[in-house]
Amino acid sequence: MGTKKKTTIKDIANVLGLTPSAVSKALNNHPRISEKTKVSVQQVAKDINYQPNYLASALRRGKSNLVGVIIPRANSSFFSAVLESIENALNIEGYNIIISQSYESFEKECRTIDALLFTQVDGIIASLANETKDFSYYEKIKSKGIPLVLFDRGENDLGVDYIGIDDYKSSHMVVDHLVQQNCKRIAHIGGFSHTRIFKNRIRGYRDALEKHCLPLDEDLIFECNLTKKNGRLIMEELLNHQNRPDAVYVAGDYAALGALEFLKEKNIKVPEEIAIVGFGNEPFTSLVSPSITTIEQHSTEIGKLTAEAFLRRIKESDTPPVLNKMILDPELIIRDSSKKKKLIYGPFI
Amino acid sequence: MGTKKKTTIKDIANVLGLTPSAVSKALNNHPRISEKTKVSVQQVAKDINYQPNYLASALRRGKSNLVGVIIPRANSSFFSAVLESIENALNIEGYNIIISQSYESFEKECRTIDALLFTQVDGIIASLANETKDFSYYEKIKSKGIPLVLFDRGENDLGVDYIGIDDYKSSHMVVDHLVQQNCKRIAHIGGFSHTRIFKNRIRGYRDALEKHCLPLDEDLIFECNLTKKNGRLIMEELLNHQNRPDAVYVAGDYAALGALEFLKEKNIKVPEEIAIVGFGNEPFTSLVSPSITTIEQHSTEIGKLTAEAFLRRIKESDTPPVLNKMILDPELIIRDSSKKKKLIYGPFI
DNA sequence: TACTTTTGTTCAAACGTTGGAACAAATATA
DNA sequence: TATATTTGTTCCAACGTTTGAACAAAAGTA
Repeated sequence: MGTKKKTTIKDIANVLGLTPSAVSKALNNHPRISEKTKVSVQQVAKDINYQPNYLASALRRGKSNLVGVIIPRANSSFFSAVLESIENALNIEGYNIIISQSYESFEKECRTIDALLFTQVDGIIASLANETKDFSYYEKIKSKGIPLVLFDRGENDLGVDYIGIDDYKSSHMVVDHLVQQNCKRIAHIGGFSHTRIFKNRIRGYRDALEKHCLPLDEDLIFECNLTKKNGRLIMEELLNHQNRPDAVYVAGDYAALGALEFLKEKNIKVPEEIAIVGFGNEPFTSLVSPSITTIEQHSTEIGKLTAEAFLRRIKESDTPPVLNKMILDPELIIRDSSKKKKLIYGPFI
Repeated sequence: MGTKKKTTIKDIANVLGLTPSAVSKALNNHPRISEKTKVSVQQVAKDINYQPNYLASALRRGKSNLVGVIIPRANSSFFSAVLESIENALNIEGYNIIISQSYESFEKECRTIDALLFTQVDGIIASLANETKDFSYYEKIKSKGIPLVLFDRGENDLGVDYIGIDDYKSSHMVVDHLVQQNCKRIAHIGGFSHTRIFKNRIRGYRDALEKHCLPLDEDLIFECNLTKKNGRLIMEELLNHQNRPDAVYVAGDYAALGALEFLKEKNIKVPEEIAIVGFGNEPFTSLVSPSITTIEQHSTEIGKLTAEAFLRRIKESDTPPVLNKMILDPELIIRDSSKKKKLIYGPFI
């Protein structure tokens, strides 16, 4: 095999007849080291292909420059975009990120947190799994004094920084839009109300209906995991309802897709008979026909703000605990699945 | 802030009146330590909430138990599935993975490799960015004696373990199928032939045409990045051809989608006038209408085999260099976009 | 009883880097 | 010239864990 023995700071020191600590200081740009030695140390470092041993340095300074990021799944345009954005921002500051997926499982999330703590990450950025109701593992992070920032799937009680969109407002935007399209009976397929974001979406939906003086029919509200299959099944149930809705606001794009698919199979016209609105602006929403009206969550912005909040926590380490809660405005992207009032010569979308 | 001072092996030692080394040995199940002390050490460790310092242990044993995984993007069903599978297999063996995305950029890939080496990973698993033609960074990994395993996007010349599907055979399967559907003029929208996998797909396509005694028209072969946009543009070009194809084999699902979209806009019937076959079995291929015939790449299996190959490398560290090249059989998933011979009472797909 | 073997533990050095204290040399100030 | 300050470096201990060698005590063998 190749050259296995690693070059260390000592090797550089030997070449130049210096001590390791002088070399270390030169590399770290210590003010007391002369420009001359700094330059020569740099040169020798390059020559002998020196690679600093991060483990040793991390151990010594008690800082790993590693940040753990826990997301439900990378295979989601929202999370992967947030991830990219976080990564960009943190790399600039010299942090590397360890991405872990919880796959929406509470148990995997706990194991992941343990693994990250074990790896001595300097902090954790997370978006909770749907299953998670017990936050003791997150308390564990907090109790270690490690910065913790949540995005999208957050939890108020934890008392940590949070960046997300205004879910309550999203629901208002959706309902406002549907009402404008003359919908009178709007159903809601939501996520489980034990999670903050879905609770807010449901609350927004209820309040918006009330705002428009529409009757609130509890039979038209569902809570589920928001998978495609959930969407299909609940849509079927809705069709069997003695008094069918004329619009369905689905709190997730995959479930919206399932609902749409079922309607197509049953030859029910969308949006003429039933309008559909999703949530998340997954790429496929613009691809299927009819294209799905949905909510854009500003993933890149969320990622950027999350990284910034995190960096602030790292730097100001022990300032008085003022929480950063940032709530972005959502954006409604209107597509064919909800456009009852069609333009005769509309633009091609 | 919470309890900041970390508990160490020393704290356990103090409680029990032992030395740190005895505690370390007890925790690592050293044969010379008595069962009694092992038990009591475990107990105290739990009581005072001891968390081993991975940095210190990694530094000492010269092994980080961290594996870097480089993929073009996590936001792809194929890569995210491979990732999940790799993660599962490696976690069992006590390895944690650091996921990094190259975003198909050569430059980002290089920076990522540096970051991973800096983080002292025990090995690297990668799938090359499309842009990558220069492998010196990968040679760098090899020269450090760190195990390197490639999957899907590999490169023969590097001389490392590789796991992927048989791209050459895939093309044969696609062409065989299209010929069976009575297609006579089959175009190919491929990836850049400087990457091994796309070169093989193109070669397979050529050979398969020859096998079926179909004329090979160089005007019907394209190389591109396989984005959705590429698919649209090339489809447009194909339509303007004096002698239109009656089928297009696209080496990526996104490009296939773009092509399909363009055909729909132009009111060209798929598959009746032009059949389409994609590659990769991305979820949307079954969602759009018509659903897209495509190639399934067995992502979970690839991930599993990749992890296994990696573990073998780690364990047998310096055995004679016998390469593990594993080529899986692809699977053709036939959907509506290529089914010219429709069944009258076919199953609903 | 004397000697070997086994068992359970301690000792000490190491992994590579860092940073404060110490120190000598060079330079500045009186 | 004597003293204070600055500059550039070395010294040394530390970060927390691991591991081979050393060692004493207990157990086994003659």
